[in-house]
Amino acid sequence: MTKNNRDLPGALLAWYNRHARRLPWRAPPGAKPDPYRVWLSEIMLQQTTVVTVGPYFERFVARWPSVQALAASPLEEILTEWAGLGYYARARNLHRAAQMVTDKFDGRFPDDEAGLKSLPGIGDYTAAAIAAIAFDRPAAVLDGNIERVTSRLYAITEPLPGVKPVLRRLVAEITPRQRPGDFAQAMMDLGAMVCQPARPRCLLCPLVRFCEGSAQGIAAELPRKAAKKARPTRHGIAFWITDEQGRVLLRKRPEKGLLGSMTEIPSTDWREDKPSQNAAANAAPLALDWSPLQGRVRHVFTHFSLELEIWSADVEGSAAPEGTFWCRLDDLGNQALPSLMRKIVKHVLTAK
DNA sequence: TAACCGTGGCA
DNA sequence: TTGCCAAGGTT
Repeated sequence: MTKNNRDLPGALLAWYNRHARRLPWRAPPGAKPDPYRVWLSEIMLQQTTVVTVGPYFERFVARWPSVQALAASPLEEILTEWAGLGYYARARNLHRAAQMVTDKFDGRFPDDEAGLKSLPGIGDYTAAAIAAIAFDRPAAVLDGNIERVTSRLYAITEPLPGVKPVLRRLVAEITPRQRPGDFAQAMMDLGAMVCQPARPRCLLCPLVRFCEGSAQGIAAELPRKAAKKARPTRHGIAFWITDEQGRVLLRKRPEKGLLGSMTEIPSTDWREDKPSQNAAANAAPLALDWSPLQGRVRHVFTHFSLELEIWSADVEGSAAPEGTFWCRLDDLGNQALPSLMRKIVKHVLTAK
């Protein structure tokens, strides 16, 4: 490191003035950010790429332009609009938080980290990010990008997540009083475009003269992370049941847990052991004459992989059993169907 | 603390 | 094909 880190924020902000990404949720330079849009984008961006979030963000702000509008919406409509984005607790918490802001905070978002963290779905990172970006507070923002940038800047070789408090302290030291929101976004843009995970482009980096990791030639190896657990495979059988009107039988999942509150194609439990034919027949919502379809539907969740076999059957004049409902095929787009379920629909409709 | 919680793109 | 990773939070 050839320069005192006192010069680091200025060097980064000068780079950001030229290279900032233009993103739908960013206010134009000089304009005041809308806390609602900042909050909504930060929730969507949790563990989710900028490219994926873009269209979802646009649809949400078009349909719900304010936190009050979102609070007044039925949760089901929010889940339907969120379908495909993943981590569905975010959508449930989004709705609850909107109602808290509307009812308890007089329609205004809290403007400091502690207040923001009292809202469901907002943790350390998101509270700091909103405080800095929307309210110009010099909060220490630490996301995956900034963990990587900072661990390289200071050549931190201890593994994540244990070393996180150290990184947060270092970020707090270099966060400026002026333009803290731009500083945080600049660090994230730098991590996304220059200080990339496998291939840091140190030749292009505005901070290379401050970077101990680059000086030591170990930047690409940082940050170190604890080993990850193996991902088991679970198995199940899903039931594609259609009636004489061409409708399909659906079911709402339990409120919490995996794919909580979303709509599903009925199925057996998903376990590491494949269900027996008998157990599957007993788990089906109706007792029918089943035809197993060709092939399997595979899907990968965070902590397990899933392989589903599909059993198909037709039924005439049957009332939907408790907890299930009929849905016309052309209405499937209006259901809160997560990606796995859309994958099943596609598999069935192309196999038949 | 560590397990749980989605999805899609890319090397 | 497999593992890694992305503007993490909750319990």
